[in-house]
Amino acid sequence: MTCNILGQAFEDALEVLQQHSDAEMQYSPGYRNCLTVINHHPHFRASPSYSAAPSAEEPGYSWRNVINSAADFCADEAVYHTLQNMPENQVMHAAAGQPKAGKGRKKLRLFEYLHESLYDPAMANCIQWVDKPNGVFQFVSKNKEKLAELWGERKGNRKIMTYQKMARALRNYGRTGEIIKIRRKLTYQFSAVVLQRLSPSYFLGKETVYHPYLQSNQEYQCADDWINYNNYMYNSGYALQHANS
DNA sequence: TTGCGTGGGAAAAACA
DNA sequence: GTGTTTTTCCCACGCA
Repeated sequence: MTCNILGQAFEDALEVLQQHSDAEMQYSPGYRNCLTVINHHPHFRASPSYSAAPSAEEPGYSWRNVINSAADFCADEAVYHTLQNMPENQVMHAAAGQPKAGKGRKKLRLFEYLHESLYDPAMANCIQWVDKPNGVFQFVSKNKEKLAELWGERKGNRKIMTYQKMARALRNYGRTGEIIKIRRKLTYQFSAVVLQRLSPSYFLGKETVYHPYLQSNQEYQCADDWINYNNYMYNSGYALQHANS
């Protein structure tokens, strides 16, 4: 059951992968479904295949790699049959026995999780873009606690994560400038550097724009490019979404 | 007054 | 052991 969902999502995503660029993929329903499945199945993230996928902070990272790694995982017969023969609740239980995020792979950071959630249609009732080109997002008051709880679950925290605690972590990002607080209720903004780091490795025909560890004097070197890129992404998404509606 | 959101200090925990 | 990051607890403030 679980893997049937995974399999269908991957098939859809792979189909899009063969036909579109990374930038287009990001807005495709198939890719989004795949991302949603990945987000809500922690056992999948904990799999060796998934761990083998480069993190967003490593050179060579691309959305294609994520999908391909996901497909590799689903193609693993042993895992496939184990999951197929296991009730959903046991699947989730088994996942709890997996190493926590951070073991065996780069630790997932809060801003990465939030960025992921912003592209996850299933999380649209918890967190939304306000000004996507500029990386401004807002928590939905009614469901912000839900998002916090999911973050806590993902990290395998001992206690239930609350919005208050998550917001405290977000305020710490203010010191490093990765995320800043906007003077508006429940609203924050990704820094240009973070947005660039988390964006797909596609930019107007360039194979790779991702620079994992920019020198401090290089950080805003491509500010104009970055704005153009985000406008491009925004418009691509808009066009694709409407093409699919 | 109350509830909500925000802000920050400080210590502990988890991990690389 | 050390540094970084996040979590946890707590208190205070402003606003509607």
